[in-house]
Amino acid sequence: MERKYSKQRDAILKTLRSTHSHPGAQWIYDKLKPSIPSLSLGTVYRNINLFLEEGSVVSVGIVDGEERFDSRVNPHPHMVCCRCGKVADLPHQTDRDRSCEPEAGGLPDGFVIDYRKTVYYGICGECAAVSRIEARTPLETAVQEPAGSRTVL
Amino acid sequence: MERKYSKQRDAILKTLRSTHSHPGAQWIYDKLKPSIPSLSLGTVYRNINLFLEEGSVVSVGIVDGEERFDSRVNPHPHMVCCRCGKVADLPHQTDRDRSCEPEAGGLPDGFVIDYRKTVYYGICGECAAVSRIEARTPLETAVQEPAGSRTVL
DNA sequence: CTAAGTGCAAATCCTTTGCAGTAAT
DNA sequence: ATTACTGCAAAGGATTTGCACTTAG
Repeated sequence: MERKYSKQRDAILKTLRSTHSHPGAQWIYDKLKPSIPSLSLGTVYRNINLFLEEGSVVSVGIVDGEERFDSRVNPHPHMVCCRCGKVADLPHQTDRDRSCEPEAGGLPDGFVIDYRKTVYYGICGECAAVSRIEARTPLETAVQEPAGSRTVL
Repeated sequence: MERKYSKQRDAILKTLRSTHSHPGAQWIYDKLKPSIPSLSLGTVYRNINLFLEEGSVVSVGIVDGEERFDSRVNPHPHMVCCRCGKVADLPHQTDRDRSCEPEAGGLPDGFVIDYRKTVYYGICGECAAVSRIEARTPLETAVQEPAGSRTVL
């Protein structure tokens, strides 16, 4: 099944590559609908699935019931804000991170691993700020904890 | 809202704790339906959500569109077979794995991390065996690669 | 011309929810 | 008696799919 050019597919991939928001299908659709009024959501889904198959896009996972995608396909972890659903890239894994591989002896039976997905969950800066305002304790919370101080798993 | 006893909830949690299969709601429902014929799927979903809130169960993630759960709530990575959807526990993370934490400097803005989820994707032993049979190249593939030899990410 | 791609709407599938009845405290 | 919990069925929301039409090659 040879591939033919389509302006929709082209636009969808460009949209994916133009953002760091790790969008879902609906977001892409909303973004493109004004410039391609005939576009349908089904077409967005169909083309994303093509991209996934050919590896030009990867799935970050499902956030609030919606699958989110990333056109940066080199393996790297993501962070998800549990409050607003924002997804952010984490700096690509360093060599230190290889120690995160499962210990060979611990692998069940003949399981062969293809790839790993790591996602960190927490609260993003903006949502944390909102929490502080809503809590109406500006003076106490104004003192920022040093970055990473709670980065304990 | 104080909690009342219910035999359904009790049975659902026991079922979750009695298996290593990381089941989804439907699996639990099917397992319990014979002994509790009145059970409804909605009740399974409602109670799982209670368990998630109180932390007596965690979500492993979504496999083939279905959310899968684990009653072993200490943080540990999982493996998912992309072929059959089987989910397995990995030995709990060792101290070496702390290096998997994102580097503090790399965290975007004021993001605060609560927890991490790591999932390894691959092919389980049984599915690999099936592939070998279907490929009808038993002699060549009978020579097993040493465990972990393909554990490269 | 012919095979791939699209738009649309219907269909799926998992999950949630409203409501009336049931059971625990 | 009060309030939580259940069963049922309907509703929801994301994703897929069948089909007739359009478009690239």
